Amino acid sequence: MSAALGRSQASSHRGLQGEGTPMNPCTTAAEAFRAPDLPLTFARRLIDWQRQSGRSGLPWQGTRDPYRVWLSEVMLQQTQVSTVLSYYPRFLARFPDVFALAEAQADDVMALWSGLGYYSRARNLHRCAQVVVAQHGGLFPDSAQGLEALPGIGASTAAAIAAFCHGERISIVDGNVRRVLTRLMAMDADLALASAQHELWQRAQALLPETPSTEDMTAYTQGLMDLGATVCLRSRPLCGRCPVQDLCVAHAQGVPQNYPVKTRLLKRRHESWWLLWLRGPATDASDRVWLERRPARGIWAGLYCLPVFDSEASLLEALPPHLRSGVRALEPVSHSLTHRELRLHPLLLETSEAMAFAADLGGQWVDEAALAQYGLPAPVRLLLSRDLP
DNA sequence: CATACGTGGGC
DNA sequence: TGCCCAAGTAT
Repeated sequence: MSAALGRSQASSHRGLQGEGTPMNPCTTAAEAFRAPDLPLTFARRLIDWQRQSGRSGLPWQGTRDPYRVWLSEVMLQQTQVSTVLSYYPRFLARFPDVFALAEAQADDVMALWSGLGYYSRARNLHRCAQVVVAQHGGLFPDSAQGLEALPGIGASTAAAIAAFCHGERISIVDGNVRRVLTRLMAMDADLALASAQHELWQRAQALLPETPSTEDMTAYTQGLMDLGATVCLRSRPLCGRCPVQDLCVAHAQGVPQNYPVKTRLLKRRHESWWLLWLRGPATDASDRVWLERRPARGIWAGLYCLPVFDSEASLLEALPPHLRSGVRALEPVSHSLTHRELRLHPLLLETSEAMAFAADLGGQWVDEAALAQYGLPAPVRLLLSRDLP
């Protein structure tokens, strides 16, 4: 940000400065936000706006039960609200409290997480529940610091739980907050840098209401996210509906979409995988499919999957020669992950022969009717349902 | 500090 | 289509 811009912004905020605090001509917009009454103004407006216009009625709102708040926060990591809506009640119905989750089988947890992505979240969730039960008597720590020591709970999730459940005076800094605050203060630092992240968090802390009640911290925290999610939109912000529009430096500059400054570029490499779909009659009326467990590390770690090969040739080599001609190629499925663009080529082999060789693949037969109880990657579940009769 | 880790949706 | 992004964390 240029000094000239900073001065012009600072002067536009004079109306919000205290009566006897003349603006230093060298004051930057960033410094203006450190003025004592600006945080007060911001917090008051945000809290009032949240109560009037923020989101309410989401399944995880209206509770201070750390278990429920924690579950929602973990599900919502890098995941949109609309996606979580169908998972959260189902998970909660199956595991209503931390004790139920701690006692669960890991495979059952994965099955309920299937399709939600970032499966290490589910493993950490399960481990975390076991730690909370074994080491904390089933009670979550009540401070952000204590929460952050648990598996799968980082700074953002810890702050959210502590603020929502206990009114701790601590700011979340997630994607919404990054967007809202970088615009509000016209921060153009590269947020990929730890130093910039740290500064953003410091400024977020400085904006917090001074001595908030738990209710105020809840509304403030929720308001920050709601503002980012419903008003301070990425590509087309609705500044006319913003409760802090007149405080926003980016709005004054005219192009709020310029923030946050994006720097990282994501490289996605293309890969083709060949999936062996072995299908045979089960003992009862339905058919069964051969699934194996994915390795503990890497993509879809710990989930069940059709056997994966890196070429058609290597897949065929795994089969007894007399069965190779029975393989039928199905329509490929494209699936993109964060760092990879996958092209999945399913090869179906339907046979009633005893397939002792399959044991060499290190998997198990699964009744097609029981697939819902297995943790499958989304495209594999899609594929299996798409091509089942 | 960089990278890996899923999936669905917006534009 | 392709790229970016979403209530991030672990390594």
